[in-house]
Order: sequence, then C-alpha cells, then structure tokens
Amino acid sequence: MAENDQAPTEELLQQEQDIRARLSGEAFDFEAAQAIQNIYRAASAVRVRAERELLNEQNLTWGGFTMLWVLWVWGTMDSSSLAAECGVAKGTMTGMVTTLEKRGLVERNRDSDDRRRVEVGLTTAGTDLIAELYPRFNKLEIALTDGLSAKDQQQLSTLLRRIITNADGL
Amino acid sequence: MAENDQAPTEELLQQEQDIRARLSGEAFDFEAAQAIQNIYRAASAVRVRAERELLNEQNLTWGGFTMLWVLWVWGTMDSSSLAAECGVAKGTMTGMVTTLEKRGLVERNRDSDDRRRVEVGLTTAGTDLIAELYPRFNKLEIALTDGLSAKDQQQLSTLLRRIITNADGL
DNA sequence: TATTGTTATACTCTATAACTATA
DNA sequence: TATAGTTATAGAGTATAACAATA
Repeated sequence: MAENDQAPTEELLQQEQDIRARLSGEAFDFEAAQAIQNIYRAASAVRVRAERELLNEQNLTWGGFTMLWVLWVWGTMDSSSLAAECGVAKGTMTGMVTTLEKRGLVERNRDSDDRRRVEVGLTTAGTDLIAELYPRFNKLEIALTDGLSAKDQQQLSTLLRRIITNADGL
Repeated sequence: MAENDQAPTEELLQQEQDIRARLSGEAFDFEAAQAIQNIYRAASAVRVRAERELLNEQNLTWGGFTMLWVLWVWGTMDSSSLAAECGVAKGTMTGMVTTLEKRGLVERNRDSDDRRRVEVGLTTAGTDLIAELYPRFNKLEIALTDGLSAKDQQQLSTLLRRIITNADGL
C-alpha cells in the first residue's frame, strides 16, 4: 500500500488548488472549506470500502451493521435510544429492527415497566455475527489509517471532535 | 450515556472511553476505530447543519447543492463527469439534472461533436443562486472549524487525504 | 394530555440492468 | 461493437404526519 499512495494524494492536492484558482478573488476561507470537504470525501470512501469488503457479502446494510455494533457494545436498549445512537429516524429504526428480526439477528421485547417501550437486543446469532464481523471491520479501519501514527490518529480524532461539538452545539 | 452537564467534547471522549471499556480484552485498535468513527460523526453533523440552515429554505438537497457548486467551480461539463465529480451514480444524475432543470437552475445541451453526450451547465438563475449560497455555506464551514487554527485545519486535511487515498487505492 | 412505537406517504439516493441513439 | 444518457425496478434512508396503546 505504501508504494503508490503518493500519486493519488498529489492528485487530491492539485484538485484543491484548482478550486482555489477558480474561486480566487472571492474572500473565502479555503482552509476551512477543504477540511470540511475532505471530511465528506473520507466518510464516503470509508463506507464504500466497508460495504464492498464486508457488508455486501453478509447482506448487511451500513445501517444494519451500525445497529448490531451499537447493541453489541451497549447491550439491549429501547428503540428510541437505539435510533438516536445509530443516527437514524425512529420510523426508520422500526423497519431496520423488523428486517434484522426476520433474519433472527435481533429480538424485540416489551418493557414490563413501561409497556409503550420496546427493548431491542441481539440474539445469539446476532452476537455471533457482529463478534465475527467487527474484528474484520477493525482490520479495515487499521488499513485505512495506514501511514498515520497513533499520535496522528489521536490528533485526527481531537480535531474532528471539535467540529462535531461545533456542529451539534451552536 | 445519561444526561450529564459535561462540556460536549468531554462527553464525546467519555463515550469513547465507555466503548473501550466495553470491548476491553479484545485486541482492537481503538485509535484507528475512533478516528474512523469520528469522521463519520463529523460528516453527518456537518450535513445536518447545512441542510437545516441553508438548503431546506432553498428547497435544495445536499446532492443538488453539490451539483450547483461543482458546475459553478468547474463550469459546464458532460453528465458522466458531473456524476463522477458529485459522487453519484449516472442514473441518479439524470434525475438530479431533470429536477434542477425544471427549476431553471441548470440546462442541458447536446454536444455537437458527440451527440450521445449531454453538456450540463448553470443558467443565470443557477449561477445567481450558488453565488449567493456558497458564501453563506463557507461561513458555516468557518463556524464549524471554530477553535481550529489554520494550521490545525491544514493538518486535518492532510490526515484525511491520507485516509481517502488509502480507501481509494487497493 | 404526552409519549412510544408503528404505519403511511412522498421524496432522495443507490445499484443494476435494459434500452436508445449515437459513435 | 461500444459508449452516453435514459428509464425502470427494488431497496435503503429521510421527513412528516397520523394513529393506537400506554403513561
């Protein structure tokens, strides 16, 4: 991976330069624009890779994978919290749970204390699947951060956290 | 997880710690995982803000905005190149162009040299709209990168470019 | 009356494949 | 024949609103 990664990066930089040139004369903040744009490009690139290499073969969507992961890490939770944690609308979550429920990966249970609530949790099959899948996903994450030191990765997280809090707050 | 009074960034860090604690004992690369996950969170947070503050009021989708921006920066181009530049499928681009064409923001013209090709370009109204909208979008980008120095922003772009090339390569 | 989850509608975008008209 | 754009289909996800059961 280390032999041909220089050329594409140069290409990206050239594209950014071209955009600057096109917009020269306008008083824009290009540093900010490029940082934000690169966040978007990186996010789609990551998702495309994950779908192609892991998710498609398991017939799992990005949303479905996220859901299994959240339930694996945090345990059973009610549908609303799960939707919030996965970043999807509650109506969407109903459909997602139904889909994975049919495949026997998750299960619904009425909350006995508040019978409006539905608790969603992993089945054994669901636990097995995510426990097999996540280590492979993590390997992909490692491959994607190839060339970044642990310190670089921490720095990246720090910078992104700031943007997330800026976006959520304000 | 629960309602707390911590600063938002502290809250994000706490969540990451919780995930680590939950997965302790497994040999995962948490630095890589958090960096990748934060890319995703940041991208959605940015999009949500842009849609809420700029795009919805203009009845523009994220994709439509991207398209106007690309045409504004690069000028008229054929449908295939436009689709590639916007990161959408060519079938999707047909619909997007039709939508914005009906609103009089872009126009189609057959390429006289190769009559299979369709050249898509901004109309005057489209140019006016993006010329009014982008400066406001850039202000949002500036707000989102608040607290990051120019050097921080460059560093962020550098780190993200590496991930983009890692993902695109291979 | 307010909330949880569900359902329904309409829309954006994706992937794939078939189709047309050009080349 | 190969390519560019279009069209069609099925699926994922969005927002919104209405609704039933429960609080």
